[in-house]
Amino acid sequence: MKLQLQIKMNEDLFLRNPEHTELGRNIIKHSIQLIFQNGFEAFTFKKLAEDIGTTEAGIYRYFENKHLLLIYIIAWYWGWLEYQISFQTNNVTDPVDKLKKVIKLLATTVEDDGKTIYVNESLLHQIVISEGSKAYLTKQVGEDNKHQFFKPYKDLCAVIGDIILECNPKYKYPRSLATTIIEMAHFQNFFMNNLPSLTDFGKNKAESEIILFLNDLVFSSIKKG
Amino acid sequence: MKLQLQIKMNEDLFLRNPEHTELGRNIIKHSIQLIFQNGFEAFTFKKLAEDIGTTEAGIYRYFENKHLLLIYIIAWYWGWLEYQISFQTNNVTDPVDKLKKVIKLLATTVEDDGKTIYVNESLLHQIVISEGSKAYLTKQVGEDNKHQFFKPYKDLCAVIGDIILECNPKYKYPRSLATTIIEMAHFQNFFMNNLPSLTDFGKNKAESEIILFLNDLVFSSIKKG
DNA sequence: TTTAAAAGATAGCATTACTATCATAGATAA
DNA sequence: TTATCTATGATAGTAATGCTATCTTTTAAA
Repeated sequence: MKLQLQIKMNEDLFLRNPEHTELGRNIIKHSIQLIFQNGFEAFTFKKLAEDIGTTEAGIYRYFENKHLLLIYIIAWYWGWLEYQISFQTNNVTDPVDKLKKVIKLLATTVEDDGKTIYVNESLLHQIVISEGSKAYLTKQVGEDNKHQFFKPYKDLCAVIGDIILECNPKYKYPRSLATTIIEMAHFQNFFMNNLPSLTDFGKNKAESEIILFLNDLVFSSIKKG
Repeated sequence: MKLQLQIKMNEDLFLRNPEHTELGRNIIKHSIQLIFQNGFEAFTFKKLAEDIGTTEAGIYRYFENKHLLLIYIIAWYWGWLEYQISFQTNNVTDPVDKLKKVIKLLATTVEDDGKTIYVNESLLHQIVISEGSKAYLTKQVGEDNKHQFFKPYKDLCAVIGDIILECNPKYKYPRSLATTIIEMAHFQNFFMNNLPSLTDFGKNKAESEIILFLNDLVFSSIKKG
């Protein structure tokens, strides 16, 4: 039996549910490819339509604009990652081990596991690194937040915050440390590959070193005493 | 005698030096105001021209496009901040005190000190928080980096990294910790004000708490042993 | 006083970001 | 079976954006 993962998405993000139709799934699939290749700024619904072999108007029937489409795929990623975390930390009792696992998941390039046919998680991970913060670094962040568009990110942050508290119930900044881990897992990766002198990983360009850095940062902060 | 601060800017950033003419200084001044008000996405050279009372073509004589203008004002900020740091940590001998001063400078809303007539540092600080990472989170980051556009950020990172090494010469990740301090000083501020559940500062929304968090994070990481 | 540089005025053009309308193919329900 | 509903396709159009070009006028330096 082939398992297929379904992420429950916020209905306000789209006009028509892209998961329900062939065209919809193509929109997700090809937008991930195009944003990965050309970046979000150069990405347009016209180019996407051409890539799919449909018309611009066709895309607009699913998404109001490219910003909402970006939020959609980023939110999908956070949902997917939270699932990965709950799956991979299942049966792990030591919260320190759990947190290490989380850091590793955040900082490691994922492989496309084929469990989601129209989403390439590997490309999506790269998009989250380079374009992820553009989802909320806007003037509409307040409006978007009212629609709960960032709930998957917040949920993930809460999950990680709780693991941090399991490690040390007296630690005072579990949420902020959680966002620090998430953002730095991505920024250190971006810097390592694009502006290496901003990091200490320019020589080897190895994700494993980012993990060591984050482990050091996190566990010196939360250790009791 | 009135002191006036001059930041040496990379000549590749502009076609005509905006500091040398009235129109040029107006471009800087009004673009800071407009980007602050409406965000970088909604900012156009047309609107800027109208705001100043000149024409679109006039702006294009100074800056090739709005992305280079953004890099310009962000780079200006980093240059200005490095000056503030060297000024305010002058005569401070204890590297721990120095680093605390740096964290405070990064995380505190600056006041417009009037030393730079056409730059409002207070607005600029807000822009760096909301728009700063858009300067490098692009597909052209490699090209822009070849032009040394991010040198001011790198220099700042190196300065902070050196202070970290003064605190503990054996600490292994001075650069990455420096970028973590810089980015988190801004991201925690943005989150606190816009997506507060991502932080532990939602209740009071006080910058002082961000400083406490960063101090805790940094000094538990670099303390010897 | 001449001359060069900067700014103003205006035009134009390709692309972007949409909205609207009408036709058609396939599935579904009466 | 026929009616009808839904998704898609095809096409058009429009305002705004992101430029480039040219020509004239003002300002400032030699």
